[in-house]
Amino acid sequence: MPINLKQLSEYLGLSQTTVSRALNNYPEVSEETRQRVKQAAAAHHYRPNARASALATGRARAIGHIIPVDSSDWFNPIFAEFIAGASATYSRHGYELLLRMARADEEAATYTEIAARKSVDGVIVHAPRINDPRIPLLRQLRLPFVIHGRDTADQGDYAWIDINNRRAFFRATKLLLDLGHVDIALINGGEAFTFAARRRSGYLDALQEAGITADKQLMFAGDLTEGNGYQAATALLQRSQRPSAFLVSSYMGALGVRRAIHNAGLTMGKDISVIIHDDDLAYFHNSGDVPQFTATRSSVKEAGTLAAEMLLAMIDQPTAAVPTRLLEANLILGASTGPWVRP
Amino acid sequence: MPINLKQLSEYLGLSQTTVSRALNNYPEVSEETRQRVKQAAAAHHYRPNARASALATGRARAIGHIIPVDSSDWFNPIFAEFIAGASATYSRHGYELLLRMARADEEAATYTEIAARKSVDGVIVHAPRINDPRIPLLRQLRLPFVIHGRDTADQGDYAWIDINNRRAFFRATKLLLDLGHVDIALINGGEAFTFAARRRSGYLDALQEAGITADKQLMFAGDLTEGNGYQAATALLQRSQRPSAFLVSSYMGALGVRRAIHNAGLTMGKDISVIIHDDDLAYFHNSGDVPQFTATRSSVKEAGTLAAEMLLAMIDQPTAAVPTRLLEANLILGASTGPWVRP
DNA sequence: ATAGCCAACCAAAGCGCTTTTAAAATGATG
DNA sequence: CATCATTTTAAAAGCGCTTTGGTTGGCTAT
Repeated sequence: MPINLKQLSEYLGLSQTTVSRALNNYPEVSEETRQRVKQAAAAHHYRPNARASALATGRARAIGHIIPVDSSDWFNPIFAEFIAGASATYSRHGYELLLRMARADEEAATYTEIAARKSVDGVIVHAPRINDPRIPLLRQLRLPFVIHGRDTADQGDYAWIDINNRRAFFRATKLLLDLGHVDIALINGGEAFTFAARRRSGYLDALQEAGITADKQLMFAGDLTEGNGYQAATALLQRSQRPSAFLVSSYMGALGVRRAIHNAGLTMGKDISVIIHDDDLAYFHNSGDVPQFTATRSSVKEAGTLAAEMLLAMIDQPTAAVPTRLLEANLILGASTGPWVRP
Repeated sequence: MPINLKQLSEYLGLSQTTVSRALNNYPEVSEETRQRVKQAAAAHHYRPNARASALATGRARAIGHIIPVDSSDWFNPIFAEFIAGASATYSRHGYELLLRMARADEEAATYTEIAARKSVDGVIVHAPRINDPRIPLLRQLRLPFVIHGRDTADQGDYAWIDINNRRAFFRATKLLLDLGHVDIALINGGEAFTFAARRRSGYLDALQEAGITADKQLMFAGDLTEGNGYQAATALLQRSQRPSAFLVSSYMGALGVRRAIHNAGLTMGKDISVIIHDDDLAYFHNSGDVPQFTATRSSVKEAGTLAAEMLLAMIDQPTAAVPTRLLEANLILGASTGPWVRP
């Protein structure tokens, strides 16, 4: 059933060269022949063997996504959505997506291996950490890459796409301050991750600007699960001077915070205000006429699409300047915020 | 930096044949030579070019996962977790994982293409639907496959791994009946999917066995988002004869149900009982000393691991009987169930 | 009429491996 | 010491494609 180039060219009475060139739109083939070849190829469902053409061209036509497995517990849905965006772009350009999960201690070996085996033409780096060792490694391997997020340390030029986490959380904090809140808690992701570090910095800047001294006790950093959100919020709500507002770094974590608020006999949006960061994951659906949560929102799927496009462009034009892209998050007003009320 | 077989063999003063055989553990190489070769290969970070060896052997050493994109809205986290399990198995066996998202109308073309391009040695079929057309297609393409789930229609022999959805929901329903509940609602996934059809059938069987006539009004089927769970439960709780128990097909959906119960001023586990199906997704964490939800639990990650192992075995021994695997779900008692109480 | 040119095509090399086939070196046997 | 079996190494073919470097024949220009 599957037919190869040789058979196709014999069937057409042409050389493999001509058939290959006709299919790849090279100019030195007459239009008439090209049509004849393309029709025959379609009729016989001919598809060039991906391995053979990769070997011949030296291009794998594949992009690698190496998912750090340590963090994937709570990161998985975000990776999935990001990849959903990227995947469509790859298909459109005839690229494949190679997925691999790796623990932190396997990471270097994994990147080295896929580079040496020439399995991919480039990679997307997920969940960057502060002073991320993957950046120098990938440079050394000469493997084009785009980082989803940024390093905070100065590692020179590299391609990245990120949302303006600092600004988003600055604005969110400011909104809460404007509503009269003073004791604002931050339920953040693990601060080894750059996105979390940036969010905290936005939060701190807004507090400082308002002349408020940040209270370490009001800041939680860790995996953003429902359970962690619940526990962190429960503990905070039991304090003598409980916070009147929560800034939560993820929808999942916020569901736990919401549970804690209910359990404490309080009403979200009235007694306690909550702002979340919303990655716009389709299955979380923080939407409706009035969204459940006030949120800084930015589509991670769209980020995936853009990252893929950036990387493919880099592969096509290796000499061009490395692209970077900063996406602003929208601040969406929902039902979970309201003015400060005396406890 | 990257070195190839030819260079390595020249460096060692051996032929490419001998080096290749030494590395691939063929017997016709002296142990001494093999050690020398392996050390040199390690020292020079030699890795065989994946494309070249794939071309030479005719085996891609890659497995395809084609994710149906229509359902991925709420399915994504489950896919991600399943793949996390499968991925580790692939790495261990030196296989790659090729990921692709495809709409239903692109599905056939996608499978046909990756088969024709010889990009993969086999595929995992996700989210089977009733009378799934992918089964005959993959047979025709002679592409080994394992289905995560089963078709309900009789399509002859094929490899699958599934949890016993019928039994799980039969037992869950029976538990609620034993607790005195009669009006039991079912918040299910889209019933074009076989897992949902099987769960309903378990639910119906248990009701019938108890001599209870099922009420269509008490059954919801659709995407299992938090929002849908909330809406379905809210509507059901407003009925004159409201259900006293909910059977919910996913953790996400159950979070919405829980919200509806709270909003109605009721207490979950006291006024209303809830049993969920829990795919044991790490970031959902329905755990603790007493889990929040009573649940039928089965790890989807483990299913991914097993599915991958089954598929690799099929590829290694194409003549062996097609493997199937039925996993039983545990019924875990949590805090969300209690005896029926007069409303 | 002949040189020169161009459009259209083709043969063959090469990508980096694996594997078949063959040859050389070694050892055992009578 | 010749003979044969066995171990070790090598040459070369081939996987299916792309691409280099021609070749051909028809056409224009001199």
